[in-house]
Amino acid sequence: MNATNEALALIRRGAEEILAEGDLEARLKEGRPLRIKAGFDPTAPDLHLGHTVLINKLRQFQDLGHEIMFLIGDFTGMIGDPTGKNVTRKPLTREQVLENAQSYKAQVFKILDPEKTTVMFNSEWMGKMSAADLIQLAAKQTVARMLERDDFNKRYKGGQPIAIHEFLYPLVQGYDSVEMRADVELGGTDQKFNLLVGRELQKHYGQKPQVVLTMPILEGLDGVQKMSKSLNNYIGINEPPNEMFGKIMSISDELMWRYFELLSFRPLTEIEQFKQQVKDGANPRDIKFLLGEEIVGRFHSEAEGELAREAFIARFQKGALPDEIPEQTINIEGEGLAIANLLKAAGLTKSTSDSIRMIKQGAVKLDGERISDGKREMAVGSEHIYQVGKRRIAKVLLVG
RNA sequence: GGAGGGGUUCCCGAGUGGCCAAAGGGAUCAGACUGUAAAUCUGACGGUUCAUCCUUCGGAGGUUCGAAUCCUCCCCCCUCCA
Repeated sequence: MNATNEALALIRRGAEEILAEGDLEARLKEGRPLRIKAGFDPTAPDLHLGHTVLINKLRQFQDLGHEIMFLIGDFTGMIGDPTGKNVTRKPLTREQVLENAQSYKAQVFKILDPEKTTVMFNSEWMGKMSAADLIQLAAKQTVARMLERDDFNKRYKGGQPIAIHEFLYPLVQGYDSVEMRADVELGGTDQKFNLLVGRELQKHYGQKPQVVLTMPILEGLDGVQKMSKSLNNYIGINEPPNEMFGKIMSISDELMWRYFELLSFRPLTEIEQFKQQVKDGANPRDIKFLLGEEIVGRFHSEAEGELAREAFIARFQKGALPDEIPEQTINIEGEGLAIANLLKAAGLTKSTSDSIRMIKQGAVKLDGERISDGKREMAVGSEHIYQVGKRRIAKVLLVG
């Protein structure tokens, strides 16, 4: 395999679609650093592993020696990618944009090399564009073409409104590629239309059309719906090591392979070996450990990845208490407090009713001993470790 | 402007006068088991002084011994026609 083919194989990994792959091959053969574009919303970023699928791909390009252009769409942000629901968004202030850019950098540079990444803002060129320029740009696309976009199409057929400015979003995003002279643009599969507009516009402006590379949308912890914060099925890249590790362990054994493909930097051949090992009777848990360690290692450190694994084994396999138990003091009136009320006061349960339910179900432990009486009074001055289930735990001191 | 259909507990969605804190599914949580916070099975899933009482079914009033269910007004969403 020559260098180009090797590069292609790496780029193809996990990719949903590459248009047109021949173009990509030809450009790789030129041997120059390619200009790789990826655009991001200017809103405050709180990245999770789903976002990193794309960023990992950027990283691969970077490792192959190409130039990453991280575009913050502060101009397009005023429009908002059309979903049918949103109205024009309020433009963010310059300060907010810069602040969010900083936040992006802090997160993204856990994966990308800052030295080899250029951060850009599309307001830089869009802000200078005159109305006449914009009309000229708009002249380069037809309504019929726009209506091919899936959500426009649905809305048009369904008789729902499409505001004129929504057509501008793909146009501006495409024009960014012209300004940036992008060789390749990456995006999620939902971005395909927008990315293709970039190709067409570049042709209009006399450039070679960019290669479009789409990445799949990562499934969340449930394995079905896309990973998103609002569905609460995500792993945030800023989460503490143990939390991150635990969440990875909670994905199904089946989903683990998907995560390996899209999130791990291990070579595919190695992942194939893992699969074989499991087939031959290896415990998938142990393979999942490797994934957990790698991911925690990436966002924290290798040492913390190892510690997280050890903590997980100690806590869930051996049932030990965690090293650090949050401590708190609760002030009460009177002599004592019933456990059911105490658990609620400590925030270990949602309500007293919840406490009683948990106790009934055998989920509550006092200093490691399972209890069955929620009315048991705990005296003022006492300090004990209370546990609800495996994950909720606190050391509580009662003060009168 | 006209005609019709809806708004139910985190989500979806049954329920048309009492047996409704309200089916079913999803999500979530817990227990068992285990090879993991996998899978599977079981259970819980409004609050409380917990076999009690209190507050919930878009909002406000009303009818009734009794209302998510009936009536009045209001708010919001959707579909079709113009």
